[in-house]
Order: sequence, then structure tokens, then C-alpha cells
Amino acid sequence: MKERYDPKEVEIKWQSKWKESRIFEPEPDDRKKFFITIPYPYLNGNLHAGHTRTFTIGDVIARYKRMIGYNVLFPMGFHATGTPIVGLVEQIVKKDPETIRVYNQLHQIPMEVLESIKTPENIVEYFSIEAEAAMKSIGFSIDWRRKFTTTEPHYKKLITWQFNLLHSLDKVVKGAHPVRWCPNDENPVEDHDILKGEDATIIEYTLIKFNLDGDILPCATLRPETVFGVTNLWINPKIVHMRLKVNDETWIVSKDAYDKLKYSDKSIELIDQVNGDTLIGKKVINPVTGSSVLILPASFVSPENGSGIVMSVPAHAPYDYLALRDLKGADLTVYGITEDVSSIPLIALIKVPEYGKYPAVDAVTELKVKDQNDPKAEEATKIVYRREFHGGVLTETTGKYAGMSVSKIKDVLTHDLIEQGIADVFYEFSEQPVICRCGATCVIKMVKDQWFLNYSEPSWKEQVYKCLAGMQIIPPELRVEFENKIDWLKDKACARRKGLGTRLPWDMEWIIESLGDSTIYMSYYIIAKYLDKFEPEQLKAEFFDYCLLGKSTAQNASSSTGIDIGIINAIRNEFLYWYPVDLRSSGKDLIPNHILFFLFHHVAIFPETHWPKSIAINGFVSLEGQKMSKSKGPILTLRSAVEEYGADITRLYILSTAEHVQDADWRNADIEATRKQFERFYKIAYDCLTEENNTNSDSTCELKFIDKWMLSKMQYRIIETTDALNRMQTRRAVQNAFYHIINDMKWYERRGGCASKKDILNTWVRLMAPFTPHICEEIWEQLGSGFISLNSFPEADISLIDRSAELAEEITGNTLKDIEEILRLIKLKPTRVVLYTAASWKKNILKKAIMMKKDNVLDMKTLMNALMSDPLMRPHAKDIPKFAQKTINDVQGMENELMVSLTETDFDETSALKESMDFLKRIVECDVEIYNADDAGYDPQGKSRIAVPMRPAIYIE
RNA sequence: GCGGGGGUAGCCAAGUGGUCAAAGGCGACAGACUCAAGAUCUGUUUCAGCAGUGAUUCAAGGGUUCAACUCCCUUUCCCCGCACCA
Repeated sequence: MKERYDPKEVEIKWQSKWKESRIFEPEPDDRKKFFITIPYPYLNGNLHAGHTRTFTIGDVIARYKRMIGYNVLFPMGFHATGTPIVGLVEQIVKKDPETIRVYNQLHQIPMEVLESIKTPENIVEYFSIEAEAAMKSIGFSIDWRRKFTTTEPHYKKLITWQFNLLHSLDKVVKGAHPVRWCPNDENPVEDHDILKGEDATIIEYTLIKFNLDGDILPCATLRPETVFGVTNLWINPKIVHMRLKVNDETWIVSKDAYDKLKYSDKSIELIDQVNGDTLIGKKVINPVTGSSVLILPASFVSPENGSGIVMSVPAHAPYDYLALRDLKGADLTVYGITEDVSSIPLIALIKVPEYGKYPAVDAVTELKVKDQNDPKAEEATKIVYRREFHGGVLTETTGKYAGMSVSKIKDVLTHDLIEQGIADVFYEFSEQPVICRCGATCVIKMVKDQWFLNYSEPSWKEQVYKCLAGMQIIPPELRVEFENKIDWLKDKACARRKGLGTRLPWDMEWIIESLGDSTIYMSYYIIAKYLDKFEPEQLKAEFFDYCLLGKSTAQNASSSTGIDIGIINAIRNEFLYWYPVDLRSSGKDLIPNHILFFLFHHVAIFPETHWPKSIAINGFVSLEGQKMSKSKGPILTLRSAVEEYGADITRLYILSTAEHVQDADWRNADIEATRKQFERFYKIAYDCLTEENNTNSDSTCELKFIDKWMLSKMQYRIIETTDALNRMQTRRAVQNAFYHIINDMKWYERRGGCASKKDILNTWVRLMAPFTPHICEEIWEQLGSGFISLNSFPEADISLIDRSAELAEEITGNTLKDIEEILRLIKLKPTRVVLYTAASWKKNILKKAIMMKKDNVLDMKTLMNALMSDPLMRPHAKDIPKFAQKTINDVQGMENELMVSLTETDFDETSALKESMDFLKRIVECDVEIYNADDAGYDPQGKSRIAVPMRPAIYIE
């Protein structure tokens, strides 16, 4: 161990020793196993600070588990399937300036390398080498024998097997789904291809088919339940409508709606045009209630929204109510309407606590909305909608749906109506327009004949809920998030036309989408170790059936694949040993995709005993307050961080800067501070080890309060660190194992503690080993034998917890603080400091009060009675009430631990202070005297009277 | 809109009923060391105070309690996800 800390030297030394000794290459044995995985990185860039955080947390847990006796499997692979790598190659090959800049300057790829990249394979090769080197440089304890890339032929065999299996289980089905579509490019539009309307989402409307003499007038609505309250339809008389043949029906819709329908999965044929005004005054049949309602004119109806035909529900929609009211007295005879339409009776169907029978009417009255053009109409609509959605219940008007809450009805009702053929689904963007990069306006297209993983299937979801219920989620608050996401997940298109990946085995023109192929790859880590034992073609279904599922026999698997039966047995046994996954630790961005699919596929394929055990989630990392971006910057690569600060400091910093799902902000000023603290740690260790060699007095020196205090403190640090690690609170763990102990050591040295430094260091280094393994190995080399990485994690020794020593240090520290505060205020250089510890009668009162608190009988009356009956107390009768009252207040809020310490130890304040007298003298630079108030000695101002337990009185000259 | 997470001193950030004027870090200021700078160490950093104290604070407002940053209600602001993309 050198006097000056050189991270690089230490890190290279230990990384190569670990490698030579193969200490992170576990084989099954009789220990308990722990299988931890981190999502493999996607190879379209270098590992950055975000990866650094997620992976370091995983490595710390792996190292910790190893030190507490588990046989730990911590493997790593690389993800390369999908489209981004293909896209990146295209950009690099055509020398896109922005791409070249980002990858050359931010990802730090030399120009000659960039120029040599021609194929996706080049990218995969380059980044996989870089990523492995990066992970090694920061000291992750990964078993590298098991690495693989998802584009390898062997791996594709697993995916083929998996999808065949899912297909046979009816988990992969054919269907159609809506996508954002550019009519000009004739392609789905991805996020980064959108010029305008990036936030637009696809909204599903229900289309209700009103009947007009055989023609269908479809009305799009987000609230299908209101069909029960329709009093009329609205049509804009100035708009030309289209009559269409839609499948077997005839529809009338606006021109815009016609354009949209062309991209749906229906067959559409234009018949002729219909002017809006010719429809007004006619009567249509409400397909749900069977009632006949009038079509009325309304200028507010816009052809761009929905079908261009609107159903009117004045009882619950302020606009409809207002429009109807506005028609009062209007002359509609031109449309053949002679009745007074404003007297059409409203139909209520939702009961909501805030309003009477007609919520729209009440809202309009309440907000004093004038007419349909009043901006407040919008507000009224929002309020009514929100209140009805959250608190509304359907009334008898809705027949069999009566009593259901509005928030639950939509899906059920839509489903029912579609089944009866009286409704349909209509898609619309949440905001318009959505413009493609090419300039064209995007539409929503139904992609037909698409392959889906039918995640929405209730029995599949049921299994996932069951799996989740049996899992530990870290942090626990996130469980509800998982439940919501499972609930939200719909069928997922799982095949694409382009990108890297495995072909769908039964429909070879499709490539399996790259999220679907990243779901059970954890099982492949077990196989990946044996890749040199067989060719890809040998990995037939029988192989996976037996090795992963135990179907049939090893003999059969061997004979149908030609793989040695010994290998087959070894793989099966290893699988049974390592599976299931004990912990999957990931960034929070992967919850709604990778992590969720990981659960779905595991429950579909594996028996319950092999379902995952726990999931841990962590937040992102930003740089000096700015969001990182792989493709635009800023970005900080793992390698450059390690280059600049060293592996251990980088690890320590990223672990300590935020907890769990909280986002971390990487700040150079802060990591510099970590570096300084770390160098201090190194110096303490170095001094301790070299002192030990020179003098031998330490171990023979008698233990003082301060030494016992340090040992005691250490036990708490161990307890806290262990507890934090068990909850995967790495920040808290580092606080305790590092920062708090540093501060303890500061105080310890300042107080002149001398004993057991080496013992303390021994514990401390082992406590730190999961976080900063390199330096700890380096120190351990001088302290113990073997690798610290394989040594045991410290366990707290309760017998070393010393409450008297803690009280002694507390009183010393507090007294010093008080003296310093007085000195600061009186601004004098002291010549004499006199301390008086509290009189014994006060200590008695405190103890009595604590005892009463324990028995739950503490109050002023009881305490006074007890005190006054004690003859020894009588001399102080005058002072007792005031002190007793104060004591009661103190004791009410006193921590249990302290009460125990005060009553159950034979701690003596005077002797504790006497022991630290030399220290106090040194700090205040004058003579210090200590008396007990019972026998005050020198006390010119009678200060001893104000002394209370744990708070000596002070007199300064 | 739906769902999730947040709002604590100049900044970052602990803190789920009493040990809290509130850990830790950064920054700032002062002192020690130094010819000096840096590093390091010590202290201060809401306000007032020449005796260890007092007053007012934890987004805003209200409530529960002997006691609230901590529990409940209302309001408000910020961040993230809402998909076929890894």
C-alpha cells in the first residue's frame, strides 16, 4: 500500500487478480444461491452514467450477497436486435454530421473507427467490446463466461423455441391495431419522425350508429353511456357529407371522416354526396333505446372532429343544452320543423352528488354561461365531465347498467354495443394536426394481419398478478405502479418488417420485435457458458424443452439433438440450481416494457417455482441538472468517468447521490468532494496500518470511554448498513458505511482515541468492500488473508454496544459545545472553566419520571406525591416543582433508547467528564475543573444550581 | 385526462408524531497552518442576544393532537409514463 492513492494502479492490479483467480465465475455448490440480473445494455452507444448507476447498484448487491455467504451468479449480455442499430449504421455510413459529432465527441469513438463502420455487425462488435471493457474497468463482479449478444445464431434458437411455444399456447395471435401513419411515406411514424404533434396520442372513440331510413348516421363519442340521454342529433347544415358503403352498411359522414375511414380496417366505397341541410328535420332511430329523435342544425359541429355528426345529450353536456336553448324561438320551418325544439324534454341518466337531476343545466346556471359561444361553456363541460366521471352513477334510464359507476362503464358498454352491431370504434388523435417529417399530415391506420402477443388476455394477466403478489418489489411503493401497468397493458404487436432479430418461425417474412425477444434471456445465461459444446442447429426444441422445462428426458434430448448427454445433464442441473431469478434490478424506464414482459413471459413459459423473486427499480441520472441523451447529448460515458475519477470514487459517488427511484444529478463539484473524502479514507487506513507497524502500543492501551464509544458506534453503523443493503438503499448504506464512519473517526481522533484502530479498520474495510472493492482489497492485503471480495461482511456485535460510553461522549460533546457558545457570546479568552454536574436529587427525579413514563403513569401529581413522600427530597422542596415540571416535559419526548441508558447503566457524569478533561483543556486552552453540585467547591456565582442531568452547569472566568 | 413520483434553509438532500432550528454534502464566511496560494483542520451560515437563550420556519390554507416537516382534508406548482419504440 502506497502513501499516495493512485486509483488506476490499484484498480488494474485487483481487476487482473480477480480475473486470474476466477473468483466471479460461480459453479453450483451446496451454498444458497443468488441469481441477480441487470437488463443487458442496448448496443447503439457507449455505456453512460445511467448505466453506471443501475449496474453499480446491481454489483453492490452481488458483492454484498457474496460476502454474506451466497453463491452469486451475476451475468451480463448485450442487446442488439431491433431497428436503432440499423438506423445508426445508415446515419454513420452517410456521414450525417450530427451523428458523427455525437458519436465522435460524446461517445468518444475515434474517427477512423467511425469511418470503418459499414454494417450493423460492425456496430455490435465495436460496442460490445467497449461495453465489456467499461464494465471491467469499474470492477463489476460479472461472470464473463456467460456473455452473449442477441443477434448470435445460438440465441436465435432460444427465441425461435420461445415463440413456437407461445404460439402453441395461443399467446401469439393475429389481429389488427391502429398506428400513426404517414400516407406519403406509407409507413408507421415513429416519435423522432414527427415534426409537429409529438404529444398526440391515439384516442379510441365509440361510434354509435343512428338509423335514418336504412342509412347510418354514426356519432363519435367518448361517453357512450350518454346514448341513453340523446334527445336529438346535431348536423352542420353548411357541410357536404359523404354517403359511403362501409362493409355491408351505408354511412353518412363528413368528408374528413371519410378520409380517416379509408385507413381503417373497413372496406369503404364512396356512393354520393349529401348536403347537410337536407338531413335536418328528419328523424333517426336511437339504436340503443329505439326512440326516434330529430336532427337539428348546429353551426358548432366541425367536420374535422369525429364523423361530423354529433349526438345531443342536453342533460349532461352543457354545449348540447346551450345549443338547444339557443334555438328557442328560432324559425326552423325551412327544415320543415314546426315544433318548438327548445321544449324537447331532457333525459337524465347519471346521478352525481354535486348536482340535481340535470347536471348540465345546473353547471350552466352556476357559471352563468350565456350561450354556446361563451368561453365559460368549455369550463362547464370540463367540470360536469369530471364530476360525472369520478362520482357519477348510472340511473334507471340505462336499464341493466343502472347502478354502475361512470368511470367503469365505457369499456363494458362499448363492448356490448359492438357485439350487437350498433356501435363501432373510431380512432382520432388527441391533438391535431400531426405532421410527419416529410410534411404530410399523419393519419391513424389499422395495420391488418399483424402478429400480437395477447397480453390483454385476462387469464394471462391473472397469472402475472399472482406472480407479482409473490414478489418483493423494491421500493415497495412501486407495487401499485406495477399493478396499474399490468392492468393497462394491451395486446402488443410483436413482429416487424425491418431491423435485426429472429424470424417468426411460422411466418418467415416477419422479424420478432426486439422487446419480445428480451424476456426470458436470463435462462440463456446458463446455456451461454456451454456454447462451444454444440452448433446452433443442434439447439432444437427438445433441447430447450428438457433443459429449461424438464420435459421428456435427457436421453431423448441428447439423441434428437446429438448433444452429449453429459452436457445436457449439466445444463439442466445448473438451470435447476440457479433458477429462478432472485433479483432483477433496473432503471425505472423499463417498467412498462422490459420488466413487464419479463413477467408475462416467465409466467407463460415456466412453472411457478421458476417465477422471478424480486424486482428493484432505480431512477435516472442527469448531468449538472440537464437530462442526458444518447443521441443528442449531453452524455457522460462510464469510461470517461472512471478515467477521470477512478472506479471506486465513481462507484461511491453514483451510489450516494440519490436513493431508489429518485433521479440522481451528476455534479462535478460533488464528485470532487467525494474524491477528497475518499482520499481521507485512504489516509486514515494508511496511517493506521503504518502506525501499527512502527509502534505496538495501540493494542495494549487501556480502553477509555472514547474507545468504547467508537466501537459502539461502529456496531450501529454495521446494523444500519446491513439494513440499508437488505432494502437496497445504497445511498443510506454508503452514508453509514462511509460518511458517518469518517465523521466518527474524526471525532475519535480529535478526542485522542488510540485503541483498537486496527480492529475498527478491519471492520470498516469489509463494510466498504461492496461499494469500493479495489481500495478495500488493497487495504485488506495488509490486514487479512485472501480476497476481501470473498471475505465475510461484518456482523454487529451487540456486546460492544456501550451505552455508558455513548452517554459519556454525548455529555463531553454537549458540554464542549456549550462552553464554545458561551465563549463566542462573551468574546473573552477564558482563564478558568469550572463545570458542575447535576445534584443527585435531580438525577433521582429524572429516574423516577422515566420509570413512571414506562409504567404509563407519568403526570405532575403522581410524580410530586412520590417525591414529597421521600425524606431525602425534603431539603429541596422549594426547587422540586419547577424542576419536576421541566423533567416531565423532557421525558415525554424522550427516545426510548436514551431512557434505558439513563436508568439502566451506572453511568457517572463526573467521572466521564474527568476522563475527557485533558481533551477539554486542550480545546479551550485553559484550566478546567469539575465538581458535583452536591459538593460544589469553587462556585462564586452559584452556577452549580442550574446543572441538570446530562447538562452540567458552566462557570467561566 | 389517467396513472406514478415530488415541493425541506443560497444549492443538492436526509427526515412518516415527541431526541427538530431540522443529519450529510456543496457553496459562502471566519480562524489555525503557510512568506503566500492550494490542500488540510476548526467553527459559523433563519433572526435577535456580551452565559449555554428566545422568537419564527419545512409549497399555501384548514383540521386532528398535550405535541406535526411527519397524520387527515382542500388548493397550488414541478417531474415522469401513456406503447408497438428500445
